[in-house]
Amino acid sequence: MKSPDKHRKIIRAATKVFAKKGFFNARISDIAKEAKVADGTIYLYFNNKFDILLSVFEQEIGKLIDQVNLLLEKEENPKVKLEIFITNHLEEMKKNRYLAEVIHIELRQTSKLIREYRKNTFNEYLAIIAAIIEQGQEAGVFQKEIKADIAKQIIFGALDEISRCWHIGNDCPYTTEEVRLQIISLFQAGLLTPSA
Amino acid sequence: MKSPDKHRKIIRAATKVFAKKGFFNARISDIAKEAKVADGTIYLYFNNKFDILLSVFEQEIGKLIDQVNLLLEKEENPKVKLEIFITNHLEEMKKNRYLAEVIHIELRQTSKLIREYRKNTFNEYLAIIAAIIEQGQEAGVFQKEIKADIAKQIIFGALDEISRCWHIGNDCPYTTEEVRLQIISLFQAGLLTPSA
Amino acid sequence: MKSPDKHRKIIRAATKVFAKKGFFNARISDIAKEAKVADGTIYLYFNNKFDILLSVFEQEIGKLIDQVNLLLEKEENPKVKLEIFITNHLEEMKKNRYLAEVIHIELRQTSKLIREYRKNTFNEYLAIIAAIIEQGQEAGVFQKEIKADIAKQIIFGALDEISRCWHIGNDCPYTTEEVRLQIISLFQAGLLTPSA
Amino acid sequence: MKSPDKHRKIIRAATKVFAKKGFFNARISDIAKEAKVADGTIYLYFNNKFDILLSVFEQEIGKLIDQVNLLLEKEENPKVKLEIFITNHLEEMKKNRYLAEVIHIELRQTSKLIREYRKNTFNEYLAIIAAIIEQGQEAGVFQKEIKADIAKQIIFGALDEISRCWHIGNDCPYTTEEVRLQIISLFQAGLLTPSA
DNA sequence: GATGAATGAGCGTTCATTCAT
DNA sequence: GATGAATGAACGCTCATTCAT
Repeated sequence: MKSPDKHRKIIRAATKVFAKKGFFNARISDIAKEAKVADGTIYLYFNNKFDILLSVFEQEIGKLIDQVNLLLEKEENPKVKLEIFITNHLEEMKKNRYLAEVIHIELRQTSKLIREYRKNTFNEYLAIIAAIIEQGQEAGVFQKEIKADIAKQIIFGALDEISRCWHIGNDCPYTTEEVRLQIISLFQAGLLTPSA
Repeated sequence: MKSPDKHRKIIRAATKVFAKKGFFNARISDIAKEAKVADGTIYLYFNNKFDILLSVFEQEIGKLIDQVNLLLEKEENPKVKLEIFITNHLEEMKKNRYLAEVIHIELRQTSKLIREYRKNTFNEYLAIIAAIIEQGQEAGVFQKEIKADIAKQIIFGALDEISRCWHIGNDCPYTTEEVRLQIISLFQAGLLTPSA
Repeated sequence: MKSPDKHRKIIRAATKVFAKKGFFNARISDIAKEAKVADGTIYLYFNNKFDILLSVFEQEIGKLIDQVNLLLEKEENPKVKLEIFITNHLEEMKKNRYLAEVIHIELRQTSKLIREYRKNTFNEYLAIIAAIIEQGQEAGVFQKEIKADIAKQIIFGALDEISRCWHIGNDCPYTTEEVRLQIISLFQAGLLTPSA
Repeated sequence: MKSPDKHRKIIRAATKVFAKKGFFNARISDIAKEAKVADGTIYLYFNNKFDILLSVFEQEIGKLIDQVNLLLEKEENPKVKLEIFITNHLEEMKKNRYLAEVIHIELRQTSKLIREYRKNTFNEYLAIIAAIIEQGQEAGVFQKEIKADIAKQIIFGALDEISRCWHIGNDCPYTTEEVRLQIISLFQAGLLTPSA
C-alpha cells in the first residue's frame, strides 16, 4: 500500500518548492529531488501537478485551522478571539515562509480548480473569522451593521497583504507586534479620532 | 515608425488574455490573435512575454493613478478623500474586470522582476493612500498612532481581497455600495460598538 | 541508467545528418528521427545542439587517432610512417563520407567553441604528423629546416582539400591510390626535377 | 536604376559581417546596418541571403584573380611564378582577414549552390596554379609525373589551412615570411634530405 | 528607388506524464 | 511499490522576406 510517510514527504517538498519558485516555475523533478523520490513516484500519490498544489493547501491550511481552533476554544471574549486569530495568522505567516508564499502566489493562480477548491478548506479558515464576528455581534461588542461575510474577506485581505509585504523585501520593516497592534487598532477602533 | 496605436492594441489584448488565462497559461499567440497582429509583431514592441506583463501594469495602474488623483484634487477633507479612494478603487475593479484580475493574479507571481517593478508605479498608487492618512493625521481627524505605511497595505489588501472575491464566483453577492459602506465603516469607525 | 547504446545511436545519426545538411541546416528532429528516438531524448544525452557537434568530433576523431596510432606503432621508418598517415587519412575520408563532410564543413563553422575544442582532440590528431616529422628529422631522413608545426598544418590542409574535392562532385575523378602517390611525391620529393 | 555604389556598399558590408559571424549567424539586418541601408533595400540588389554570399565570393575572389594575374604576367620562370602565387595568397589572407574568413568558413557550407558556384570563379583561381605547374612541366623544371589538377588542390589546401590557422588564435605564431619559406621548401624540394 | 514595420513559418528546448523494468 | 529513461506536444522567440507608403 502507498506509504502515508511518502505522501507527507512529497507534500512537504512541494510546499517548499512551490514557495520558492511558484507553481508554474516549479518542476515535478524539483519536487521529486527535494522529496528524495523518483519523478514517477509522485504520480503514485497524486494525479498531476495541480493535484499536488491542492493537496499542499488542504494539508497546510488544515493545520492552520486546527491550530487556531485550539487557541480559540479556551477563550470566550470575541474581541480577544479576533485578536488571537489575527495574531496567530501573522505569526504563522512570519514563521512559515513557505505557507505564506504558497497562499500569496498560488491562491491567485486563477483556475477553475482552485476556485472550486477555495470553497472547501480555505473557506473554512475564513469562516472562523466570520463566526467570531457574529458571536461578537450577538454579545453586543461588535457593531450589528457589519456583515460578517464581508468583514472576513476584508480582514483576511489585510492580513495577507501584510504577509506578502514581509516576504517581498525591504519595504516592510515592521515587526509582528507592531503590525498586530496597527491591524487590531484599525479594525477595532477605526481610523477616526474619538472627537471626530 | 512603430505605431503607438499598435502598442496600445497589444497592451489591451494582453490585459484581456492575462486576465482570462493568467500569465503562465497565456500564449504569445493568444495575445497576437486577440490584438490581430502577427506573433512576431509583438516583439517589435516588447522584449519578451514578461515585458508585456510589466507594460500592462505600467499602463493600467498609471491610468488608475491619474483617475483617482483627478477625483482627489477637488477635495480637502481627508475622511472624504479616503472614501473617494476606496470607492473609486472598488468601482474600477468591479467595472474593469481585466485590470482587477491582472492585479490579483499577476501581482503575486513571485518574481524578482515584479518585485522590483512594484517599487515603481504600483507603489505610487499605494502612496496615495498613505498621503491621505498623513494629511488626516496632521488635520487631527485620524489617529496619530496609525502608521500610514502599514495602513496603506492593510487598506489595499482589504480592497483587493474584495475585488478578487467578486471575480471568483458566487460567494460574494454584495454590491459595490454595500461593500463600500462596510469597508469605510470598518476602517473609519472600527468594529467595536461605542459603548464597548 | 542512460544507455551508452543510445548515446552512440544519436552520435551516429547526428554525424549522418550533419554531413548531409550541415550543422545549421540540420534539425534536432532530423537527428532524432534518424536515431529513432524522441526529440527530447537527445537532451538526456547532450546539453544542446552544439554539444552534439562537439561529441561527434570527439568520438569520430578519437577513432581516427586510435586507428592510425595502431598502424603506426608497428613501423619505425619515418618516411613510411608519413606514408601510412597520409594513406590512412585518405582512405578513411574516402570510405567514411560522413566523417569527411563533418570535418570539412563543421570544422570551419567559425565559433569560439569549436576553436577551443580544436585545441583538444583534433590537435592531438595533427600532433601525430608533427611527431613523425620530428622523428624523421632526428633520424636524418627529413630536412632539419622544416618546422614540424607548420608542416603538420600544410599536410593536413592538403589532405583535407583533397577529401573535400572528392565529396563535392565530379571535378576530382582521381583514385585514392593516384592521389596518395601525388601527395607523397609532392611532400617527399618536391616539385622540382632533380636537375633543376 | 539601381545604384552600383549601393551594390558595392552591401557587398562590402556583407563580407565584413559574414567574416565576423559566419553565414548562418549573420543577420540580414546586420548587413543592412553595416551598409547603412534599410533591410528591404538589400532585396532590391540581391535575391536572397544566399545570393549575397555568392556575390561576396564573385567580387572578392575576382579581385584576387586580377591581382595575382597582374603580378604573374611580368614573370616567366614557373618556379618563381609559383612562389609569387603562394606569397601573394598568404599575404592577402594575412592582410584581408574578412576574405580569409569568408573562404574558410563559407566555402565549406555544403550546399548545392556553393558547389555549383565553385566551378566558376573560384575554380578560375585554382586554375592559375594548375597553369603554372603545367607551364613548369613543359619547361622541364617541374616533374612530369605531377598531375596539375591534383597539385592545385593540394597547394590550395595547404595555403588555406595556414590562413585558417592564423585566424583562429594563438597556435600559429609564424610570420608570413616563415610560412612562405616552409611551403615553398616543402612543395619545391620536398621533405627528404638530398642524401635520402 | 528606398524604407522599415509587419509577417508567420520554423526551430531549439522544456517538462509533465508514462511505462518497461 | 518504486524507478527514471523515454516521450512528444507545446511554446517563446527569431529572422528572412514582403509590401504599403
